[in-house]
Amino acid sequence: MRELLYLKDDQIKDFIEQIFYAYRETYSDPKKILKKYSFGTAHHRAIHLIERHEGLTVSDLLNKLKITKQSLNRVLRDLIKNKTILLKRGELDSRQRLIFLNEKGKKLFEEIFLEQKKRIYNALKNSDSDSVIKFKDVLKKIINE
Amino acid sequence: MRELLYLKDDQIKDFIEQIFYAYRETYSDPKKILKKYSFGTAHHRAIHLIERHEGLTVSDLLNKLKITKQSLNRVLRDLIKNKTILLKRGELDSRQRLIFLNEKGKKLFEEIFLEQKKRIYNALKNSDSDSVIKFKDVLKKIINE
DNA sequence: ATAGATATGTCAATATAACTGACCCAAAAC
DNA sequence: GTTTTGGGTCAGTTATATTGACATATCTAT
Repeated sequence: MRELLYLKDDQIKDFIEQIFYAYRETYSDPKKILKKYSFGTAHHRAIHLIERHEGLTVSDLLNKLKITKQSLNRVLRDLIKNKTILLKRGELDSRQRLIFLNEKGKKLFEEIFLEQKKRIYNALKNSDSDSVIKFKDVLKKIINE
Repeated sequence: MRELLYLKDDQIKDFIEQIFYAYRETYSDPKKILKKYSFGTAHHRAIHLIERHEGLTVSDLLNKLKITKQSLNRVLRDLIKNKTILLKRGELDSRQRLIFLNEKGKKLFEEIFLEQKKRIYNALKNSDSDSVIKFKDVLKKIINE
């Protein structure tokens, strides 16, 4: 089988390097804002996922973050203390805790997102829609969605 | 100005989420191998960048990693002790230390890369070359290259 | 020659975010 | 009624980063 150019090792190595930069930069942008609230990137990731999946359970969040529940618990405690999120008992299964942003949390998310958005927005607005679709497509394949 | 569909906030939020997953998964894959050598992801990132940019200086590496020199120094000390890398004095500027992988380091890199490669390779082989080009293109714009 | 800037290295203390392992309770499932 | 599941917590540790203060050697420019 012929090796295709875009499957060459050097290309793959470049992607590995660039995925690191993309992640780091994307999550670095809002760090100043987070610091105002004494939060870090761990809190940010949780807030982002809660906003995207309102009402998810603790174990849903654990599965997305892939950290231990002890680690997550520290983060959730901070967010609850700060009144950024609230937990509701599950109605069908009352062992579950469904996680929501409250008003303060929604505002915080917006503040963070406004800052973080810029980088992605600028990248996308300088790309055509086909590029964006294909970017998403490859990204999904990398994370096996 | 009309908002384009692919510039909608929800799309951008999805990308922010997926960039996190892509980075995490890509750098999780070789953790077992790293552990055999008592290395972590910090060492991995350094090794990767050194392989991609053989002979780069300490300050080049600092600029790519964007960590403090104290943090990098711990990592480089470990790698030197393990005989994974070696430093050569710069010929033009002897203050500089040019960083190279030695034979052991090259083997270690290959072992790590073989594991890490799979995820990207599988994603790319299931994409056409145009998608890969466009993926790279958007990625570059995100990191402002 | 010498003063200042640059590249690198290091000590010490601290912060952040993760980990392992051992338990606990309440509610659901069997 | 026993077992499993979802969630919470205590305690200790590890990995990786930070800030701040200095030290040394070398280069650059006057």
